[in-house]
Amino acid sequence: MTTAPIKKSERTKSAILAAARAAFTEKGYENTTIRGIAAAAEVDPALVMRYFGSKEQLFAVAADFKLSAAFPHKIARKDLGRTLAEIYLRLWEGEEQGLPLLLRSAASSEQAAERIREIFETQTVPLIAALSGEAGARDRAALVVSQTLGLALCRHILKIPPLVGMPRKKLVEEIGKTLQRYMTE
Amino acid sequence: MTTAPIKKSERTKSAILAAARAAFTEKGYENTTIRGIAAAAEVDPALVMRYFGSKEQLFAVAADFKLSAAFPHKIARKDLGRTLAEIYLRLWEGEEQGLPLLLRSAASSEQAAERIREIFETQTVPLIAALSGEAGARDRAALVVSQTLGLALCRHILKIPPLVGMPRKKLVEEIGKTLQRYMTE
DNA sequence: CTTGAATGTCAACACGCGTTGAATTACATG
DNA sequence: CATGTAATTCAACGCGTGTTGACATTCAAG
Repeated sequence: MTTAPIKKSERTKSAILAAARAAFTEKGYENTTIRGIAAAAEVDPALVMRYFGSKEQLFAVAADFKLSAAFPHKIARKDLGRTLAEIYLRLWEGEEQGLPLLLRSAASSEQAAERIREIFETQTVPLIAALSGEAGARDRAALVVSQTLGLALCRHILKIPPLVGMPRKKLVEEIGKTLQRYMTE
Repeated sequence: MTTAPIKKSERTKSAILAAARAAFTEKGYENTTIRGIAAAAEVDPALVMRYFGSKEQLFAVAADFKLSAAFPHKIARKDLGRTLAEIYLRLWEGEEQGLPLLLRSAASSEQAAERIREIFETQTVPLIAALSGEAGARDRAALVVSQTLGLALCRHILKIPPLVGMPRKKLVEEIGKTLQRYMTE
């Protein structure tokens, strides 16, 4: 091949990574096995080790993502809550986002919990500060995530029926009002 | 002994159960081992099996508890949110409650998730219905748990700093307002 | 003292895990 | 074709797990 120096190894490497993300997302850190990932990627388990070093390192790579890209930098102040709720809900419906992965693993892996804390400090707090002002941004951000993560937990992990079935419009409205108050009052 | 037919076995059995609850609460279902529980109870692992059958059954017993006892049956309508928030926060600070145990394990054990759903249907929904009326109680209850479990998750499992340090008074106020709206508007 | 049930211990099993290093195949280049 | 390197597989190790059944201890009752 003359044009593209796309190494074969990179393709299988990312196949492994994709399988790993899917497995971590579905089953959490503890219940996910290297052997299972390898099988899903149609590859030998040893290859996973060769490319990623260890299960921990593989998880670190799988959990390394940015989410701030999805958020606009400016939102009309009165629409803050609604808009944020809407964007956040969409974040959970896409296939390739890492947030579900982290939440699934957070209870069984201190590594995952630490990563969530890191994302909170480096991405969530600055976002809230930019949107609603520096004053008390850290506390506001914390309240915001307590509601947003709680919703994700109940809807996607615990699968509490009314939340699973609740139309997005109603969720945006109810959760949006809460976020609006946490951010602006 | 003439008076008390308190079998010795019952005492060790409940020692095992106590050790199991502590372990499940701290480390979640997957990361808890029968051997670890046995060591903490100063007992042979085989004895745990003899008394509880299997790890799954032991977990089922450990997770079998009622929480509605902590809630009063009548609360002035305007104080609903505040009062509920206050009681709920206290629920998480006591030593022997089972809620933290369930939340820790919910992400890695479908059994735990199912138990939470069951508690939601049999205890939370009726409670909300009794406090704030039958109309839409199930949806209201779902929104309430999305905030309360979210707070517990962020504060006690993820340990997001501002929430860990936030004084109870402020938490009661902020979360209380949210619960009030979910229950009455 | 003897019996027999209740209570607890021991050693081992089969299994699945993460991980490793040697062996093997695929493949571009001379 | 020959050769060397990249890509991948194979077979196995050591470990910790849940679980089991045979064995030992305790102890109240005849």
